[in-house]
Amino acid sequence: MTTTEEPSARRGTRIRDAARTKAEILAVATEEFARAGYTGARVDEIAARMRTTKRMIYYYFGGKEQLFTAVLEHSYAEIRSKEQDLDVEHLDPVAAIRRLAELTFDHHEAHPDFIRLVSIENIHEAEHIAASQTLGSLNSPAIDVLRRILDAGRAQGAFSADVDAVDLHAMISSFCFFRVSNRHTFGALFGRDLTAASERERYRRMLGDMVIAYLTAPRHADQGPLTPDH
Amino acid sequence: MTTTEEPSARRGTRIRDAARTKAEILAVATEEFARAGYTGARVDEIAARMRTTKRMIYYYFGGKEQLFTAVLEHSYAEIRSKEQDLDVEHLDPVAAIRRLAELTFDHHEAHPDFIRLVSIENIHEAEHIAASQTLGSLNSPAIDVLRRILDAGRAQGAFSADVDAVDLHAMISSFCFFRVSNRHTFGALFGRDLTAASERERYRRMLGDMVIAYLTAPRHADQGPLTPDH
DNA sequence: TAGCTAATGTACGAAACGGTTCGTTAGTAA
DNA sequence: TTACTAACGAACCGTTTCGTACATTAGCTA
Repeated sequence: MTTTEEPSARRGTRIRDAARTKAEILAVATEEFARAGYTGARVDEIAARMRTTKRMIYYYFGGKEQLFTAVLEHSYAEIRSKEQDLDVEHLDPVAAIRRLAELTFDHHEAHPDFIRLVSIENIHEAEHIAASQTLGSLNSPAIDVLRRILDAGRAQGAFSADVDAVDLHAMISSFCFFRVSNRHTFGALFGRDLTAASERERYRRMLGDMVIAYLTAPRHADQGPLTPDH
Repeated sequence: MTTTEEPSARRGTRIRDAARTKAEILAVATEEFARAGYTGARVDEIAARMRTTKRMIYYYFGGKEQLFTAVLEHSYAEIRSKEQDLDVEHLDPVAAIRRLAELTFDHHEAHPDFIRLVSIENIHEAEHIAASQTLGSLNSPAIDVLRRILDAGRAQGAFSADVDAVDLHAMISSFCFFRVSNRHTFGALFGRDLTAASERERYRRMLGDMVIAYLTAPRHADQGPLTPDH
């Protein structure tokens, strides 16, 4: 039993490392909050799964509430930095939109814990985002990219007019988000696993087809009364 | 102070009413679970807001877990009974689809508590639906209606082929669900209230346009390689 | 090398929480 | 009218849970 269980646990290496401790708390807390929700998450459980004690959570973050806010900030920062890397403006508008939608699709699928955290934050009516200074009026790079692609598409007559970037982002996000967030109830009720590997390509293509169809469909300038609000 | 606070609290009326008590527990529990999530909901809080005691929750339902399951069963039963009333098959397929989508849109908007309960159940990976006998393999009337409309539309050449009813239901639901479930984080991040009354008609029309555009767009039988999975 | 401070561990407390025990009463049927 | 049971209320109980008080030490700096 001479094996060291952790590289940093060897004698001679410094045991104190504020940055590492803080980072580990965040990582473990992210898992625990995503697993059990804000109220369901246990501070003692987070403490048990890290190499330091509960005391450190209060030392570095202040409390459960601020820890959750920090987890959200960290998670959002991660996705935003990936959105920064988007490089689709060299493509023609139709291909660029499809590519952007697929990137969102891929990202949501790859980060189910992030989806859960966002669902949880919505249950709490975004109160932690509201309390955060860094998350408050945060402009998403994705919206800017989207806006430019839409402008280009309209300029060359490929897209119908008056489609707003934020609205289109909502449309794309809703499909990608729902597929992950609601996969359990949807699966239980309709007997279909929206995130099954075998269905993946079909849904990915469906998303692109849907968005492109919406953008390129001839828009009825005035098509008379729609189905009335019943 | 001779005013009776509750009609049923008058002398002479019977105080014992199992059905009423059970119904009130369910009603109050629905609010509390939707407000705070499963773990966040407090049994004592539910008890405090009803005209009976905590004891009755355990008497009628057994415990917190079974109470939540009962709340889910009751909520799903409500929406399903409304779906039964759908009467759109007399319309032409395009109008029928739009009408169906708008009904989903309206229902989601009118029942934010139900949306919250479903979000909460997804955080818990649909374990209560799985444990329920009535919710288990429940076939939704909406899917059947959708299937018939799609068949009719294909038969008369209005819709492109190979669009599955369950998939289309997922598409419609995702937009309607996301708009309600994620309105808080979306509003905080992008500064737009998806459920603002002033935006309502626009989103309602956008949903219909999106679905119809997808269904009627010329489907590329083979359009070559799509954007690859990066 | 002495001393200072950031960083960490231990142990515990008070309140909240889900659930239960025990007794009581309204309504009803014989 | 009595006796029985479904329906109900009050008080409580053990555990969990967030948070803190207090002690300790690693590592840097004068």
